[in-house]
Amino acid sequence: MENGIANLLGALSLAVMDRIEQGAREVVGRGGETPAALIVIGYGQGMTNDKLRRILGLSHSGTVRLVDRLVSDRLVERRPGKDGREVALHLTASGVASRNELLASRISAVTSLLEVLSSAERKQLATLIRALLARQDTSEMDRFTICRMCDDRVCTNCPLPTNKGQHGH
Amino acid sequence: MENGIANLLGALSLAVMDRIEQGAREVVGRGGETPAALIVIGYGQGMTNDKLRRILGLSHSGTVRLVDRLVSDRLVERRPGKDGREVALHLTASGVASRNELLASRISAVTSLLEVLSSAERKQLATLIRALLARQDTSEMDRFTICRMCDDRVCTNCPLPTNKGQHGH
DNA sequence: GTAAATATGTGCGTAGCGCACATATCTGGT
DNA sequence: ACCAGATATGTGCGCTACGCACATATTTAC
Repeated sequence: MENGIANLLGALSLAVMDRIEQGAREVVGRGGETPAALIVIGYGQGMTNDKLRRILGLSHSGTVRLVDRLVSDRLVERRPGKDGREVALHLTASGVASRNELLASRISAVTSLLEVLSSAERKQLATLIRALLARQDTSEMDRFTICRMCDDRVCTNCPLPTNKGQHGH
Repeated sequence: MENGIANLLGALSLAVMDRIEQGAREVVGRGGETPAALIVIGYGQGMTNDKLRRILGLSHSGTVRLVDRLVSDRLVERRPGKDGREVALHLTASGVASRNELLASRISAVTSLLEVLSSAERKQLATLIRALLARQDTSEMDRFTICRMCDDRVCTNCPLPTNKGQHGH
C-alpha cells in the first residue's frame, strides 16, 4: 500500500476534529469527552454510568466525575435505574438544547470543509467512506465508540457492522 | 448540501484520531499537543517557542511547559537562537528516534483502517481528499497547524495552499 | 445464605493547559 | 545615544480532565 493516502487522511481527520472540538467547547464550555457524553446520553437507551464509561473509553472514576460536571451544569439528571445499583442518566431540557446545538455545530464545522467539493465529488466521497466503515471489523461497543459524536437526526442507516469476527454463533 | 456526508466524515475522522492519539500516547507516554510538538520541532526549520505556540494553537505558557516536558524527557534541547530573545528548539538523538516511531505509528494506525479498500478505491479517495484540501482557504500558519502531525517522509507535495485570501498583490 | 460479580461513589494525585505578571532583548524614532 | 514599544521567553497560580486504589451497595450464582 502507498502511504500518501494514509498521511492525507490523517491530516484531514486532524483538521476535521480540530474544528469539531473547537465548536463543541464553545457550545458546552467543556472539553475532553464531555461533549461526546452529552450526545451519547441523549441517544436515550437508558444510559448508565458503566455503559457510558465503555463507550467513551474512560476509567470508571473519570466517568463519574464527568457526569458530576454535567449534573452541576444542569444538563443531566441522575435518576434511579431499573437495577438498584444502576443510575439512569437523563438529559434535562437544557441538556437537550445543548445537545442539539452541539450536533448542529459539528455538522456545520464539517460542512464548511466539504463545501469546496462539487455535489458529484461529495457523493463519491460519501460512497467511499461508507464502504470503508462498512468493512471494518467492529464490535457493537466499537460502533458506539466511533459513533459517540454522531448526529442521530441525519445518520439514518449507519454503515458500521455490529458483529465483530462473526465466527460461528 | 446533504448532511449525511458531513456526519460520515465526522465519524471517520473521530475513529482515525482515536487511533492516532492512542498510538502516540503509547510511543511518547504523553498526550495533548505533545506528540504534535515533537513532530513539528523535527521539521527543523529553526523552530522557536513562539512559532510552535502558533502552530499548536496553545497559550504561551502552555507551550513553555510543553517544551519543559519534552526537555525533561530528554527529547528536546533548548539552544540559544539567532535573535538573543529566541530559543532554538532541537531534537536530541532520542527525540529523533521517538519522532520516527511516532510517525510510523500514525501511518500504521490510519493504514489499518484503509486496507479494507481496494487499490482503486484508495486512489479515488486520495484524489478526493487532495482536492478537498487543495481548495481550502488556508493561510501559511493554517497549513502548519493542519500538517502538525504529517509525515514529511511520505508527504512530498502537500496539496494545501499557503496564500489565504490572495486579495491584490 | 454466603461468595463473587456488578455498579457506583470517593480520596488523592497527575498531566495539560490558561491567565496574569515578570524579565530580557530587539527595533524604531528622535 | 536614548527611550518607548514590540517581541520572545519564563514563572506563580489555579483549573479541568483524568486515572489508580479503595470503599460501598446491590444483584446473581452456587
